[in-house]
Amino acid sequence: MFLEQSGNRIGFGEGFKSMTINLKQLSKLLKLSPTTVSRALADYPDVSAKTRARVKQMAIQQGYQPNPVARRLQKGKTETIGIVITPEQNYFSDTFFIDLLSGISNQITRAGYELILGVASDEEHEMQSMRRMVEGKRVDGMILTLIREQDPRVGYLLDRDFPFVLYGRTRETRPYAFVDMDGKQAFEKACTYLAGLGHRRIALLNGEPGFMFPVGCREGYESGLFLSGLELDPDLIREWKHKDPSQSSYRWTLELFKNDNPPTAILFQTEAVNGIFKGLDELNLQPGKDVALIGYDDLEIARIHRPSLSVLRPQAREAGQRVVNILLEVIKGEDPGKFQEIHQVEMVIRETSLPPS
Amino acid sequence: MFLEQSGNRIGFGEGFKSMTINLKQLSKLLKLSPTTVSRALADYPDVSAKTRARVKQMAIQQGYQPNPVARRLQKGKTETIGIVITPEQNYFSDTFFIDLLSGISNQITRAGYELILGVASDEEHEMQSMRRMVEGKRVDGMILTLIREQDPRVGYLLDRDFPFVLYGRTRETRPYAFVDMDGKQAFEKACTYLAGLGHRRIALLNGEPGFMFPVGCREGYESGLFLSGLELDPDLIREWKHKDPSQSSYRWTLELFKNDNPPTAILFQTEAVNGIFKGLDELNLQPGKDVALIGYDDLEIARIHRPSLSVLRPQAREAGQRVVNILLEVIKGEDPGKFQEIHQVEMVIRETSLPPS
DNA sequence: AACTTTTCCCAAAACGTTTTGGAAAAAGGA
DNA sequence: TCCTTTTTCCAAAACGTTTTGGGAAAAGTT
Repeated sequence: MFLEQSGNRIGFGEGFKSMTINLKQLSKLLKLSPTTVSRALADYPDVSAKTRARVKQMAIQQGYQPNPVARRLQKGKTETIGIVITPEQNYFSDTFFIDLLSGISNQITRAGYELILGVASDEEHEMQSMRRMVEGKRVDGMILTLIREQDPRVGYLLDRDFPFVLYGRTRETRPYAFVDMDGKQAFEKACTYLAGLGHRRIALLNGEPGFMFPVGCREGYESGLFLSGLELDPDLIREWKHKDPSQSSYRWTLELFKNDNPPTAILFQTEAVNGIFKGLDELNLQPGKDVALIGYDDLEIARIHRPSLSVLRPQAREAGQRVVNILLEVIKGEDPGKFQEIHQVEMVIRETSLPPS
Repeated sequence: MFLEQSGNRIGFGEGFKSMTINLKQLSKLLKLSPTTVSRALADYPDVSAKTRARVKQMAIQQGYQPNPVARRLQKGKTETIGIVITPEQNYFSDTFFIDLLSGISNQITRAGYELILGVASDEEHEMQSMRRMVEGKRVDGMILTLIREQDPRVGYLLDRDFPFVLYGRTRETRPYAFVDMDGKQAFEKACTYLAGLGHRRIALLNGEPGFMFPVGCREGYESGLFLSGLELDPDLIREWKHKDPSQSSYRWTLELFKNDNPPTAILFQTEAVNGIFKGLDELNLQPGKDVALIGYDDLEIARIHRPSLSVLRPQAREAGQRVVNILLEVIKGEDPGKFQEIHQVEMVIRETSLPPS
């Protein structure tokens, strides 16, 4: 019923017929023990250079690849890391998230690891999906994105000492690893730039509270105003809703210009740009000409639009790579507190950041 | 050095301290053999109802979950399916792809499987990422999206009898499983609808050749014209580029209206909508008023825009679920040729599909 | 009472690796 | 030559499950 070499059941069972070779089979071919073959491939010093070369050559010739499942069982590691994304918080709006994911995937593959993906429809399922990965021993570490100010995921993972890295930050006193963009510095830079052009009424159309990223944006905005000697006017600050960026930003844009002393410039997250354009259009204001605009995130629309949109551009791909490299260190046992990175954000001046008319 | 129950090395090693219980430990607690516990949990009939209940209760109480890696090794299945996405072909433009992914992830989790994700920057890396999954025995099946007319991935997988399901179709004579949207029927419906409103010059701004989905769109368009007794005018057909949907559709929009006898309506994929709006704006044509528009895919912009865009709406989430269910059947050994589904696409009439003025 | 069937349980093997703890062979030192 | 060290290899155990192939006890049959 079975062939002699039981790992190779050709023509047996349905579906995929595995043509791949075993460690045992390979070792038989080489007239060596599986031990030696395994150690030769892993570059252990206790196998002679000659046999090591012979083993490696044969391994390549036979297309041998160690079965990852077996190695994981033996090593007690899944060699897998997990991420959960949520569509509701329109994260996939454009290139930004896929760039981040691309950097993540890249480094994970390079390390021989796997990336498993959960898609959750809301906060509750997000947590549930993560717990399944963690408690089901399906991953060695987690990557968290779209962090909230109070984020239960972080507490959960800290409580059980499970390796994780945040893309972003949260309010948590215990040390944890994160990679974040310097939203504060970015908005400060944009704000002082606009002030330097002569703008005196600079509005902020920020993300809604609850998430962490608008906090830095706001800080940078306030700091930028201060550095430029401008007063903070609460009437010039509005917050759009994550569930509906375009509609809410559209309404707040109209609102901003009901002001007796309306803004001549707006800072915002590029996600909200459609609503802003729509609002300005309705008010017969030309973007860039009547109102200066600088968005955070270099989405396609920013490059495409005429006039093209000046933006703050986070390097998502690089950040994703760092997140993975750090996570691998944390999994190895390094102290997470050592890894707290804040990445600079560059400003790309295009056509919507002119002096006030 | 080791505690008696070697699976539980509390306080040993760095990083995550596993608090979870073993099958062996659980069986010891129950004073049963691991065999019986395993079979009780799997509802084998040869364990008495009483002990089965006892086992299950204890398992819940102790939070026992079988180690997935160990079970995979024993079962000879990875319980994992793979997907590779490519950012270059701006797939993540909006809710569509995340909806598909959401449906996929949902069903995969329900089946107790895992979804592993590859992100590839181009066709070559796409193939490489897939080969790593397949030849590295990391998955039991593959899901393919964004299918090309000639798609080497399909031949590759067919050649080695590896289970897979396409979201989309390709030119291949051997039988394979797929779930596709009925783009032909959709565009036919939209085209006859517009013709029924009195439009006589209906343009098609289609995706570029190479990919499979524009083929159906074109067929439906031609069929719709024919059914409405309209002539096909090659001057009214243009193709935008995947690398740059907005720019290319912008240029082709301008081009279309250089015609002596310009169109009064345009059919297109919603991905290209920004370029079309831009072009119409530049020509001082109002979308919906001067030119009727129907897009394929219900992206956020379609709902947000004023006037809101009439669209053809594929049910991505449902399709994703079907893809997974089919793939699980194929993995079980079912004949892939049995699973060839074409899903209807509904038309959502909003504000841009009025009669010609 | 003796035999057969059914019920309920389990020891051992297997999945494919890596690691442990030697052991034989070769080389070096006295 | 004998002892020690180094080099090179390997048998066996281990990782945590599920499956195989019984076997003992209980229940049913004659």
